[in-house]
Amino acid sequence: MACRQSGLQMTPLREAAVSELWRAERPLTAYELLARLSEIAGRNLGPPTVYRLLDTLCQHGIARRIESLNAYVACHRREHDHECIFLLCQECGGATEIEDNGLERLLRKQAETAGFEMTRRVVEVSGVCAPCRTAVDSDGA
Amino acid sequence: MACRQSGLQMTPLREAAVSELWRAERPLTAYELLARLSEIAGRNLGPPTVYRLLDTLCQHGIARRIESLNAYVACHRREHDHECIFLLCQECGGATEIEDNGLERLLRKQAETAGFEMTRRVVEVSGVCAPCRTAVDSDGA
DNA sequence: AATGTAATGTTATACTATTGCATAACTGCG
DNA sequence: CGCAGTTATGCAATAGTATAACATTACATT
Ligand SMILES: [Zn+2]
Ligand SMILES: [Zn+2]
Ligand SMILES: [Zn+2]
Ligand SMILES: [Zn+2]
Repeated sequence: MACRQSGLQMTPLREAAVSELWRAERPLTAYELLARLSEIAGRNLGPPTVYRLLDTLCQHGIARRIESLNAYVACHRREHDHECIFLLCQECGGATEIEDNGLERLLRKQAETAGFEMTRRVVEVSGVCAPCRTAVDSDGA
Repeated sequence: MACRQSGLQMTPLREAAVSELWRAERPLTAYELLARLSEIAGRNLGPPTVYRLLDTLCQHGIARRIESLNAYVACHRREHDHECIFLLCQECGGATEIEDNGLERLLRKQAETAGFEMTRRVVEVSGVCAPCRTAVDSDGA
């Protein structure tokens, strides 16, 4: 992995957490991650441990919380100082991150119009991803 | 109130729930609403009751869930068949709904580019609202 | 070794939400 | 009216998500 820019020291636990989030092909809940890390560690970790890991990784932009799923993913982009836009598939549970392309500006402008100072934003789109659409189409459903 | 278009029958409980959401000057959690409705009813309602009320109201577009707060607000717009954009103030806890102005189209277009069929979206902006900004400014902080 | 800091462990608890089944209220009909 | 079908509500238990508070460990500096 290559995410060590920002002065975050990579401990074995953090290493394992990032690795599991990367391996997963969909967002993991905190307790799912907890179970996997416990298995890896060979002992039962507590909820605070995994929530602290997730907090730390999220603060460094390495992991992201999906608000509408109560779940967490690894951010797949190089620069970790951005806000993500996620496409969340209702069929396969997958989360895809897409490029911003002006949405940030548009949103910031509209917030400004309301006199609102924006510090964070959540943009999550639910629906059906391309692979799942073709799968459904060929069902003849 | 004037939200009876869509074939939702207004029972006393639903009436009270809508009323409390309107009166509140910020989003209410399910359990906050539960407490208020219990007080109004003069007996203790159970969690399922309030979650069912909220489900129903959300399905009819009368109430909305704020994903990043685990809380609920009454939608303040006439047409209840839209997706909302919320500005959430970190100072006062207030939630303001703003007009869409092309965001929906932009987002749908970008989803389409990814071959994604969009059925729902969440857009929530956190920051500081206009009144709270002026309040902070005049603090000399 | 003594100190300080960051990280992790542990226990308990708070908060959010749903399942499953029972009962009540309302509707339409014979 | 009596009844069936439907919608709404009541209720108990439990599942799922997250944090508080405090103890301990690991590691770097002196
Ligand atoms: Zn990202
Ligand atoms: Zn899919
Ligand atoms: Zn709205
Ligand atoms: Zn405010």
